Amino acid sequence: MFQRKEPTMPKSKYQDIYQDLKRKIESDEYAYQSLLPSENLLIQNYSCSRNTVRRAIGRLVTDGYVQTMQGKGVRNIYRPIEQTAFTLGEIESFRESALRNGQTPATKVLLFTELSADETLGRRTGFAPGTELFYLQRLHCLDGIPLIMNHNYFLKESMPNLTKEIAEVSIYDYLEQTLHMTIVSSRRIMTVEKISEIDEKYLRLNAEEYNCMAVVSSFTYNSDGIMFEYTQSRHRPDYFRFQDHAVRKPPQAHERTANHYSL
Amino acid sequence: MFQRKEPTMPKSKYQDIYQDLKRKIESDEYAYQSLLPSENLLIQNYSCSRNTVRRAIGRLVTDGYVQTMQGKGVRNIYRPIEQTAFTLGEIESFRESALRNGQTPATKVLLFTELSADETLGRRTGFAPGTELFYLQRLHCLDGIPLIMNHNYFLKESMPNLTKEIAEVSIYDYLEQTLHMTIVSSRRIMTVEKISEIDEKYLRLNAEEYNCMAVVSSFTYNSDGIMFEYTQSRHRPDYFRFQDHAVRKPPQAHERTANHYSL
DNA sequence: GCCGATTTGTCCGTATGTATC
DNA sequence: CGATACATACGGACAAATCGG
Repeated sequence: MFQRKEPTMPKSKYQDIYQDLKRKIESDEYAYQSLLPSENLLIQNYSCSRNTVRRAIGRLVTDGYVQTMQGKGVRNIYRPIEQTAFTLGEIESFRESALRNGQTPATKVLLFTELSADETLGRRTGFAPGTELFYLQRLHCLDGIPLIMNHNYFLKESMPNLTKEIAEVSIYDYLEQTLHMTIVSSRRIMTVEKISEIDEKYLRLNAEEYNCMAVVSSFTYNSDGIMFEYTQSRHRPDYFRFQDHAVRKPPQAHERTANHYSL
Repeated sequence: MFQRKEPTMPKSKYQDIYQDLKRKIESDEYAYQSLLPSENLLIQNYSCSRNTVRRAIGRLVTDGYVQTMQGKGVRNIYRPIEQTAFTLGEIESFRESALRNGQTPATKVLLFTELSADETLGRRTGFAPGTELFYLQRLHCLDGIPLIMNHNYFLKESMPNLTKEIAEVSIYDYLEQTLHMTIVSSRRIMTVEKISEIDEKYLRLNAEEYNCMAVVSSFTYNSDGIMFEYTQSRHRPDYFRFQDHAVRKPPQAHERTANHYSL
């Protein structure tokens, strides 16, 4: 029924278990609101230690797939993602998520240039003034519809040989597979802003219908702890959709999970 | 230096360590981009097992406070939350987060009524048609400025004696402290939608300036796995701000953390 | 209400692998 | 190469919550 050593093995046992349980939840093998097998049963099924199944379950919890109840069990609370054309996951690139959803991504590079950060850009992006950067404007389309207007600022030092051709396909593929960079962590801030003339032109927006849009600003770090990218993604408001999952922390000590919103 | 058994003790050792490390990071005791003490040192400092410090560090990772690097150490990548008046954390209620930021929250109940879910409401909210609900319209203000227009649907069965008076203060306080309900998990979807006349009126918006707004729809579950609340929060666009943190998962197997956005 | 079985939560110790320096 | 650091995995022990008899 279940075994490791598959063609694409995620390397670790608990990740295998996590993937397997996730698949079973997504495919309704465990019904919504039902309890998963107890830890003891899972230990037997997967021939592993308690620690290992608990790590897998822990990830399912933070992913919002299940909820654990001391003394009772682990309940499946997964609800499939609604309607919506495609889901842009995590630090996934636009191309990755589009392909994953069986859609046709297209990226048009409107501008490919170099610049060095000045005072104002530095305040906004976090790059020290004087830092050498690539500045790109890219339009992302899905099945022919222009959806996202991206303004990318990449640290030149981390990718001196970046070209327009690479930018037209996938910069992340290039960074990971050619430069062997490891992308680790990203901080994102979402706001609503007024549309600009550029947005109006390229996203074919009508200011009378929508005069503002969703803006996601992201700061992305690699495994050396260097912030190598600042990107502002300006989304068509009528197609924008962001989903997350939150867990209420201990009793009165209000901490947080991975995000919070503010105003 | 560090000890447990404080007045408000979070009950468990790894949470203490998590709190302590978080505090030290936030207070700049560990400099930005510097390495935290190694696991071995932390084991000595906190007199605990390796497992325990690793659990604490694991939470700091998913919270976006640190980044671990095999063979090197644990790097502080925490950046304080930007400007912005106040931060609405997680499943925190409006009142909780406002007080935490030293601001004056006010909630005006515009409508307090009961209804039973019909077909269309059921599709939107997930409540089965026929379910008895409280429907509230509430306006949340901060320091006198109306910021959020809330449409709450609460499961009547879970809180039969809810009153308008309770809704004016804090429903969450009532649920947790009086009814001893445990709020556990919440799924949220963010979109951008056009403003309605109600929004325009109560949030004092001018459609010529902003004709759309940020909308957060949330589905909240208690510890029995029952979805007891569906809420649509309509935010003033010029004050809305949402921050999150994402971690890139294993090499090619693109999974996710706790959220993804889509369009 | 009590008791025992089950189930999850916390904590400890140890061993081994892998990456960095 | 060895020393250091994090990653994975196993084992056991006890606490706390739930449920059924």
